[in-house]
Amino acid sequence: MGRRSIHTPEELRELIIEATTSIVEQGGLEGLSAREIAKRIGYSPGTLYNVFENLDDLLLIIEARLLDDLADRLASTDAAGTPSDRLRRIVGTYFTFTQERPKLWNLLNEHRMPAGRAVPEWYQEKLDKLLAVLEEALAPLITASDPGTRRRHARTLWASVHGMTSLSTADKLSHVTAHSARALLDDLVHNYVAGLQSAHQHDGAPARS
Amino acid sequence: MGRRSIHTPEELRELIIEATTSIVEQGGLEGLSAREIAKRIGYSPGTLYNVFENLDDLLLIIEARLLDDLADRLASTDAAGTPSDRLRRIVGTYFTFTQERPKLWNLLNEHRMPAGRAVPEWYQEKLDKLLAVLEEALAPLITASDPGTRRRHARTLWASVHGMTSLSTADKLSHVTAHSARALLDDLVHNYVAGLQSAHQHDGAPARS
DNA sequence: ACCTGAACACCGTTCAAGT
DNA sequence: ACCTGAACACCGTTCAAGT
Repeated sequence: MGRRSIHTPEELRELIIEATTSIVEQGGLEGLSAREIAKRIGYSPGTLYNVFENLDDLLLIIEARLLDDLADRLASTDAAGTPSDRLRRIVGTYFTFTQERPKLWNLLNEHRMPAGRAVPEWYQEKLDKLLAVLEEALAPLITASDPGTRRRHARTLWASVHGMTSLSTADKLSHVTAHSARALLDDLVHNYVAGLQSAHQHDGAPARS
Repeated sequence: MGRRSIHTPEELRELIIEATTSIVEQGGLEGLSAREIAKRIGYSPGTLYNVFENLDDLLLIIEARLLDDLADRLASTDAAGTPSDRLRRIVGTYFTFTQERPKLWNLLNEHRMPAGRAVPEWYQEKLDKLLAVLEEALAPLITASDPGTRRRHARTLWASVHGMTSLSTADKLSHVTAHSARALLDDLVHNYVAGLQSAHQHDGAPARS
């Protein structure tokens, strides 16, 4: 049929992103297809491939927006109270964010790059920014440690928290316990931080056996 | 063509399970298809549906075997040393098991029941058995706590450990840190246990703010 | 230049037909 | 009774053809 130009390239791009986000939010990755996106925006499937390389790249952009939004939310978390209070509030914000649109958040778990295609650098940078917020909040709680140890603790905490929220949004926690994911998360952070602060250790490094 | 009966129903069932396991082990869930299974065992795709309800049920059986195997391994872990040593050894065994066939283990993360179909009861029981091993190892480390608190701690620990290993087998940890998953896991268990044992708390319950 | 829609090479699952 | 394989309703992606 040829040129329509009802939308500018930028509008079209945004239309696609919004439609895709909405589909995943409602039905998860399994509810998504190129044909379904096309139907919702009133274009043919082929048009998607004028705007994006493929579905993986489109999804990566949506994931990146999620990471950005979450990082913003974490960064603007109330800084009042003790360092321990602040960290717990940040983790709570992290959790709340994931629960607002669980199926959309779960995209980060469900979606994998096809074999051979690596995650782009700008994506990893966004992940690093997220980690940095946690690391900053964690810093006051780690006594006399070198930057390397602090980095490791931040990553341990992130991986635990992220792994647990992933289990929750993938709905694989309810099979195992009646406790809310939030209760387990609070338990985790509370005890991990208490462990970091306990007098029996010098720098929080585990004793390898 | 009709009846061949080269294999007994039990043999055929086992053939299918083995072929499927091998495919997932090599290429993950994305490398799997009913047609590929059929090709490997020398039957037509339709035959799979004489033996299993559908691919989801077949995968569930493979996941259940993984859970059983892991539970056996954990249960037979050396009981020597302090309770804390023992727990760390058990978590180490858990981790090692997942890393032996990471793509196969990752099936537990990638595979979801289709909307509406619930996970069967016998599957949840196998998960519970796994949790029970952790809970038993954790028990000596929790001072003066009611069974409910012990249960929650076991589930917190499991969800953290499982979530972290999932991140690792999904290859989403390497984007974030050069630390080995094993190092983060040791860090987590060390500090979580130290937190549980720290004198500042009565029963390990987090202070809700 | 932009968009379409048929085409290609795949899916999971079903079921009439064959032995 | 057991198994086949064509058929159905889907996929992601490409690209010649149309305006």
